[in-house]
Order: sequence, then C-alpha cells, then structure tokens
Amino acid sequence: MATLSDVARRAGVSPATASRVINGSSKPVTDELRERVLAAVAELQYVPNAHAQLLARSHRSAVGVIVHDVSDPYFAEITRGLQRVATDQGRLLMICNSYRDPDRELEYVELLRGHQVAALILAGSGYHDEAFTRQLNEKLAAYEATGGRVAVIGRHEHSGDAVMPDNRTGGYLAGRELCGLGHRAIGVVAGPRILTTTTDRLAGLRQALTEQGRELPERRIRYAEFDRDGGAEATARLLDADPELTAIVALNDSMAIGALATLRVRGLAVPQQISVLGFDDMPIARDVTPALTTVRLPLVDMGVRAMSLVLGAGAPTPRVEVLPAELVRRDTAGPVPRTTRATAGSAPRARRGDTAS
Amino acid sequence: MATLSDVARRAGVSPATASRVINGSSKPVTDELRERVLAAVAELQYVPNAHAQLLARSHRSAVGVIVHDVSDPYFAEITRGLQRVATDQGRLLMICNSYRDPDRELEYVELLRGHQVAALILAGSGYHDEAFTRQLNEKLAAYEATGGRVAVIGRHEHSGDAVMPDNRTGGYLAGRELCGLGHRAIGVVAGPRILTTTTDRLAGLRQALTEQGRELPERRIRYAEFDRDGGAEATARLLDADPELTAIVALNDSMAIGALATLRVRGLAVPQQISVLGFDDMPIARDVTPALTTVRLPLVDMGVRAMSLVLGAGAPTPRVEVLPAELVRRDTAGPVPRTTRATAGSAPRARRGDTAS
DNA sequence: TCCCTGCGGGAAAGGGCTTTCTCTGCGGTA
DNA sequence: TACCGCAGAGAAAGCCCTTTCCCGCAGGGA
Repeated sequence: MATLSDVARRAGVSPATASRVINGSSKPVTDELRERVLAAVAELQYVPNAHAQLLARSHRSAVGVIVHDVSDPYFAEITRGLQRVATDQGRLLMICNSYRDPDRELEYVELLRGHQVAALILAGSGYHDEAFTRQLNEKLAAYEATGGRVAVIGRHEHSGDAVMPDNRTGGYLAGRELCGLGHRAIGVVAGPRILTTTTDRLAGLRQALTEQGRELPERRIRYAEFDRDGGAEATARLLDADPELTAIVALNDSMAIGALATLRVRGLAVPQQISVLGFDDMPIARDVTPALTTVRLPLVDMGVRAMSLVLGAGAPTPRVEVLPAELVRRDTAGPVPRTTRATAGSAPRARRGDTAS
Repeated sequence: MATLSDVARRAGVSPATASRVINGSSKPVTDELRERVLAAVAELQYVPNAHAQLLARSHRSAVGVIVHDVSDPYFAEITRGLQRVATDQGRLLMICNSYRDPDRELEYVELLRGHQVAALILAGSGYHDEAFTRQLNEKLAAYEATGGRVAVIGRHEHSGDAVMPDNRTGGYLAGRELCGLGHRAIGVVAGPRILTTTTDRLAGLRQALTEQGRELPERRIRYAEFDRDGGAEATARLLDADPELTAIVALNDSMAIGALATLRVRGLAVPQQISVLGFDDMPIARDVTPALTTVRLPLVDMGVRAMSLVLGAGAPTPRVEVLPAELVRRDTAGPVPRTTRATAGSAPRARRGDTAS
C-alpha cells in the first residue's frame, strides 16, 4: 500500500504539504505543488490509512449503533431513521447486530468504544436481568465519563437520554379494540418474557382488559421467539390449549405473520372465525392477506430522534422522549363471531386436541 | 480515555508488559505483574484504542462488504451467509449500503480500502454502464495489487472470484412453468434495465417463451424500482396497457408482493384470473396469501461461498461458482383461465382504462 | 536602507499501540 | 569460580497520519 510519504516523495514535497493538499487544509498551497501532489495520488492510487488518520486527528466522528438484527424490519426502519440524520451531519455509522445476546451486546459496547465512536445508540428491548443491566450501565457510564454520548431506544435501563415507544399504551389500544369488538377469549402470542418490550405491551393489554371487566390469565399467553416461527408455534400451542379463542394478539408483526400462517394451515378464517392483532406496523403488514390490523410505532422517527439527541447539544438532565403508539385498523380484526366455532377449526387437529393440556 | 501507558503506570510496569498481558502475548509474564496489570485495567475501565492497534499491527483482519441495502431481504439473507463464515473465522465485517448508487459504491471501495480490510465482497447486481464498470475494476485491481482479496456476488464485471446465481436459468424456469400452464399473454414487472440481474432474468424468460413459439414483446415489460412499490406501480401500468394478461412475472419477490397488492386492489383473483411468479424466494414469500410461486436462489449459500472464497487460499485463476436456481411451486401460479376476463378486472379502473395507452 | 509582516513550505512532535531488541540477574554446567 | 544461557522485563523503534511550530523569503512602509 502506498503511504503518504510515498506520495510526498514522488511529488517532491514534504508529507506535510501532501497532507494539506489531500485534506483540503485551510493552509494555502501553490497550484504548482498541488498539481504535483494530486498527480502522485492518482498514479499511486493512494488511499489514506483510515486508522492512522483517526489516530492522528483528535476529534471522533463515527457513531456506533447496536441493534438486535438490522435485517429485522423493526430495526431496519429504526436504522433508516438513524442513517438519515447521521448522513445529514456527515457521520459514519457503525452498526452491530447483537442477535439478542446480552453478552454480545456488552462486547459491542467495548468494541465501539475502542473504535472511538463519538456516540453510542442502543436500540431494542431491554432485559429483565439485574446483573446484565448493571454491567451494561457501568460500561455506558464509563464511556460517558470520557465524553461519549449515549442514547437508548426502547429500553428502561439507561439513566441517560432515551427514546421510548409507548409500548404500554400500544398494548392498551390493542386490548381496547378487541374488547370493543366483543372479544372475551383473547390469547396472546408473546415474545420472550425476559424482554421489557414483552412485559410492557402485555401490561397495557392486561390493563385494557381489566378495565372492561375481562381478564388475561397466564394460560392464555404463550411466550416464544419474537419472530415469524415463534409466532406460528406459539399460536399452535395456544389453539391446542384453548380452541375457544376468538382473538389473538401477537406482540409484534413478525409473530402475527406466523400466527396467520398457523391459522391458515388449520383452516380458521381471519377475521370471520378469529381475529388477529399485530404490533409495530412493519411495512409488510399491509401486504399480507388479510392486511394486518396492528399497533403502529413511529419506527423511523424513533431513529431520527435518537440520533438527534445524541448528536445535538447535551443536556444537564437526561431527556426521555416518549413516542405515541397508534392503532391501525386493517382486515384481521373483526367482531367476535356469533356462534362459537368450537368445532369449526378443531377438526384438522382432532388428534392433538385430545391430548392437549 | 485511559491509555495503555496509564495502565502501565498504575500497575508499575512498562507499556510493553501491559500490552503483553492484555493481548495474551506468547511472551511469558509473571503472575504477580499480570495481576497488577489486570487490576489496573479494571480500575481504569481501559479499552484499547482500536485504531492504534490496527495501525501498529501489520495483519489486517476485517472484511468489507458492499451491498445495496442490508434491510432488503435479498441482501439480508446473503449477509447472513457472509456473517456465518466470518464469525467462524473470527473476522469482523464492515457492511456498507450503496443504495444502488454507483458513485457511493465506488466511494465505499475506497473507504473500506482505507480501513485496511483484508478482503472486499461486493454483492448485488452489476450495471450496464461501461464507464462505471471500468472505474470499479480499476479500483478493485489496485486493491488486489496490494494484496487485497475480492469477490463479487451476482456481478459479471469483475475479473476475479465470483459467485453467480443462475439468473438466466431462473428466468427460463419461470417462463417454462407459465408456458406449461398454458399462458400466452405474459407480462413482466422488471427491475431497472440498467441492472444485469434484470436483463439476465429477462433473457432466460424470453428464451423459454421463444422455445415454445411464444414471444415477449417489449410492450409487455415494465421497468421500475426493484421493490414493492415499483412492483405495484409497474403492474398497474401493465394492466392498463394490456388487460388481457393472464400471467405476470415479477423479477424479484418484493416486486411480486407489490404486484399482488395491485391485483388485490383491482379485484383480480390470483391465481384464478391471473397468475403471478416471483423471483428469489425471500422468507416472506411463503407467508403472503396466496403463497408466492417463485424461483428460489440459494441466498445464504451464496454468502457462505463468497466469504469462503475470499478467506480461503487464493487461486491462480479466478474462480466462478454458479449456484442453481430452482422453481418453487406455491399458490400464485395456476392454469390459464378458460374464459378471458377482459371485463372482469377492468370495471374498477374504467375511467383510467378509457384513456390508457 | 532597514525592519516588519505575511505567505508558502518543511521539520518534527505527537496520537496509542505492538514488537523487536536489549539488558539484567539468576540457575546451572564445566 | 568463571561462564553460558535463558527467563522476564523494559527501551525504543516503528505503524501512518495531522498539525503545530518554525524558518526563509519577498514585498511594503518608514
């Protein structure tokens, strides 16, 4: 690899001058020398060593982002928002996938700190895990102590700036909608119970039902992975245990899509026989059939806010921005069926139904 | 930020010793000093400056990846494959989105080179653009000349290692399937014509039709963005121009989903009135209703192969691995309807139909 | 004519780390 | 007892840039 001094030598100038030309320094350089340097750069296909530059320059510019999985639409949308602001401000983003592994999350905080990022954004649910939360907070505090900026999206644990989707109200909206449609036997397809997102959404849902004199017993909740297959599987378990269900709330859209798949396989018509509600309003929600009724979260905006918080002026006290959830009515939620369909959907799974708990 | 010499000072040792302890160097250090160093690291919350390390170490380890958009399922799957191999070998991945902007692609090559990546992988369609292709090849050649490894996925342009999905055969399979079902009036919802992926798939399709004595006139092709909205829009244009169509081939699954959306809006039943074929077999393809009949590409495997190529031993001659396409029959493609539905779907767009070209 | 100013350029000091080379002191052999 | 070898630690030389500081020179005012 050609280095700056190679370029300088070839152009017959000092490395200082070469550097000035290449970086468009404010210090003036005569056209003659400038030409020579530029020519040398082209001939040698010179590309500055980014690490050396970053080391030599004192100011840090990149921003680190830790998400569960960028290819998950939930995070893809948030990332879109983060990118937008970052690009506007000429910041580079370093994006890391933790794949919901707390240890990896911790490692990535170190890694990004080591890469001298100017700020750190953690997106995605927090964990109900004292030890982990404490460790993470220590690391974040240490980072902040050296001038780093931190913001979290959708997590309670951090003491600093945060952007919070209103998961609880979202759950509440879902519950109220279903109650309004007359549903009583409502099952929940939930994400891992260790995630605060799961419990927050569940809490809102439960509150809505309670207010309407209904209840949400633990036996009508199934916890599974927060993805399509988790949703499909949890729905199957739910149906096996309680064929009388007239509605299912999935705690995110991916799970809802899995739920729809299971219902299709079992020959249950949505929403005629059973209603389904999703959560998040990912782009694909409008394209499944029937189009998914869901709780919308302003995902892109969450990203925009978080990045603005972190790149803007600091505040003496931590800022928490709560972004509202909103119900989007599409085609998967309808009124509770007149006649119970106790037998309608059970035929295909008669054998399993016999032994189901 | 604490530095290595801070740690060394605190532990009462030299920076050399501290470095050795922290990196687990092969050079032995007495337990007593090791303890002291480790304690100092913990107390100071020391994290090595990654740039300084990378600068000081000679060997490069990270791998650069340029895709159009990681959040696009096509690239998400490929990236999954890349990650798998990279993680196994303890390599860090730097992933960049070009958003299909050739200039940005060029910039990212420089950027990644500047970051001293050990290898570079470019995934996604190439362009029918002489000037761009030449520029890119120059940059890649310069990079390879300094010992960098390069592999491309799904691009013709590069002279080195490549992993190629068999787009042409995939198109051919789609065409043959539709011919077998009796379709004659087949429309195509295509991606941008500047992409080689588009033209390759189109070429295979055309070949299949030609072999069956059918044809694929240019007026039955609509070019649009390679995403959901592009597919929806192109389908609308196609239908406006030619209401007799009995089948639509979308050149990727995202466009197919857009096509389904448009057909739904227009009240055309799939596959009873019109058949739809996708391409890629993204995960969501099985979850739309009706489930999408499509041409499967081994996306994850493509990523695995490319990364293996680039991290494995070099070869004297460039290697090209062609991975097969395969037809996946689901529910969107059916036999050509008996009666033409000339009027069936035109009612909802009567007004537009009057003035359509 | 002399001094001051300012411009264009180079020398050199870091920036934080790794690693080679060097040095010290100890145990063991002849 | 003298010497060799080696283990374990430190000194210092880079890695490749940026940027401050300094120097020489030319032009302008007194």
